[in-house]
Amino acid sequence: MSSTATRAVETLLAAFGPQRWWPAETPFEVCVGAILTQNTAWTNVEKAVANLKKAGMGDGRRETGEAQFVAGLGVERLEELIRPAGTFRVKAKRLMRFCRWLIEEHGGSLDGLFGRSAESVREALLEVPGIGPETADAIALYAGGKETFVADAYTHRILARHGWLDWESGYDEVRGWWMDGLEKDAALYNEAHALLVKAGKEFCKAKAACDACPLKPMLPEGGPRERERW
DNA sequence: GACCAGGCACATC
DNA sequence: GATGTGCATGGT
Repeated sequence: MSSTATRAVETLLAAFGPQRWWPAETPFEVCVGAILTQNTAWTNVEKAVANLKKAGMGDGRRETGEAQFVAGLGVERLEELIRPAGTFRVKAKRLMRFCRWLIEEHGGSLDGLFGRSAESVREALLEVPGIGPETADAIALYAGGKETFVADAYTHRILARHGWLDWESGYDEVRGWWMDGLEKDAALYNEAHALLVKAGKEFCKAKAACDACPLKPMLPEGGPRERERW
């Protein structure tokens, strides 16, 4: 008997097809995007990443060069370049701290960071100020291919609407629910998260939109469990 | 013109 | 430890 989590992901995969996240050219670019997308629409992040690449960050430098390059820009120049992503002062500082940390602790190489267990990678990332649970999981999964789940607001909302978990549940509970229910497989976690974001964006906006969601047959009696504000 | 979008750190109670 | 607030932009 497959789990609810597995059936939900299979349903979304059948409906939408593979999403092939994360949209980035290098693992380092994933890290940058993960930090820049905090509380920000992805379209704004794309502009900021494009600016960074135009300035010289990118495939040519690949890992060891990329962190050094960004760190070498200095906070003020970094602020200019990432401005379109919003909260640029905060994010420039966070990005800079991440790069410096990567250089000091891992010689600027992500390979050095990722050569250990998923939990260990996650814990290391969480030590860096500016990187919280969601950003840490996004980096570990999408840049490092580590087996961890990105439990963002969409994944939580879908669980709560279906009555599979409480609205009051915290980040770790949401993450645990998905990881307990799905096969332990980074490629699956990757695809599952991307599919849930797509479903959440398209179908969780309003009750009318919910009717068209592929997951609708999995809703409890009486429809989605709604909550004020969210 | 308000509200939101793929959070986090910090202050305050 | 729960709750509130600042960060700041571009799209709707």
